Amino acid sequence: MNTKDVILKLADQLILEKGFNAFSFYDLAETIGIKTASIHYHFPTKTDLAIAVIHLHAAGFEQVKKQYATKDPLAKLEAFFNIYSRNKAEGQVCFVGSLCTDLYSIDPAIEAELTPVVKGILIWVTEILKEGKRKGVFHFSAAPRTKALLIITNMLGILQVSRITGKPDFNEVRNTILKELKTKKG
Amino acid sequence: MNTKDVILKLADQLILEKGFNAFSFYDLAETIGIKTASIHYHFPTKTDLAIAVIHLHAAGFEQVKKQYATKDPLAKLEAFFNIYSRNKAEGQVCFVGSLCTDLYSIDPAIEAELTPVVKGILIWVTEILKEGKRKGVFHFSAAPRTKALLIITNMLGILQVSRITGKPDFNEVRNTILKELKTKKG
DNA sequence: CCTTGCCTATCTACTAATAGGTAGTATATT
DNA sequence: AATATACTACCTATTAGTAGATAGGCAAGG
Repeated sequence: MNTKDVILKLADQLILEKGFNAFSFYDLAETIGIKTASIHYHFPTKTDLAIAVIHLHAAGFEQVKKQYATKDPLAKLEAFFNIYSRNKAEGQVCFVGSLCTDLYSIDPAIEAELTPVVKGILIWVTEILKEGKRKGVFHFSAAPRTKALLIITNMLGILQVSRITGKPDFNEVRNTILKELKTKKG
Repeated sequence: MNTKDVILKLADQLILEKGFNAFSFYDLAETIGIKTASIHYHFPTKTDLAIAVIHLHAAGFEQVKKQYATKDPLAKLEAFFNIYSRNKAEGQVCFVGSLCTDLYSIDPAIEAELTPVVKGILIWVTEILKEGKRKGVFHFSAAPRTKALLIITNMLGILQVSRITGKPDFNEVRNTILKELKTKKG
């Protein structure tokens, strides 16, 4: 892995663990064992670094989306949840939650990059739910887009809240969402 | 309102708007029209300020809890939601979401104060749901504590996500949660 | 095959601004 | 007089970012 990717991976980790405003180029440089000027060579500004991290996540979601495109809706939704489970295992929140809480304190250029990614995730989950309902494997009464918002905010929120209440709550929430979706109601 | 309360209110506002790591004593001082040293007089450290903000919210929840103690469960839950609606109106996220995303970058003393407050909110919502179910006004199949986690993470999460997707999504989520709770299922 | 020159990546050294925090002093209230 | 509140003046560390030097790799031209 080249230095640029090492910087990117570490920046991502720090954004999800501590938040965008809680780490500096010096933190990155010290951990990697290079100088801050070298980071500026790869990412001229901290904004550039944040945008690269967003693109990294966008690509990650895109890859899972493609990889599961022909699978059944349940497998798709589980693949979606697995992204969050991986974050939980590392003590991280999700990049959407981390950046949205800091949104009004960061460069608008970051928001401009984040917006289409968040909307894309919402569309993806909405489509999974629609497909699941059509095929009779998911049952819910709300509008698919609203149900997607409910599920996404559950995952985003529990990553944060379970830092306080404990990791088992993350799994409890994940399992309950799936159970309720699969349960046929009157 | 005395200076201490002015500082506290502004610090609260900035934590919910920009995040704990995104404002300085200088920002507070400049806005209020005093010197940073004066803030240090009232709140020796930034940690003290954060803890005071947490206590402010704890007192707020406590007050609503008492005020609605004898009301019906639906009124209680609506009062709970109104706290988040007020934040949304100001473009703010909730203090739990804001501080949890920054949790691993801040003084552990802040976490120590935050933990019982978050657990208290969870217990409160759990009790509202239990009472609602017992009285036949709420219908849900999950364990009450889990359902409380789902609802809390919905509110916390949508405050953040709707910064990107738009304010109407906040209301849509709020209304949908209530509608689903009130709907009798097979 | 070797030298010239470009490209990439890193370094040293620096800057101006901002961070949180302290010591000691002045002023206003009670 | 005592107390609460705010001030001036300062400190040390850190912040993001820049300028310019250096070193190695690699390709073209003589």
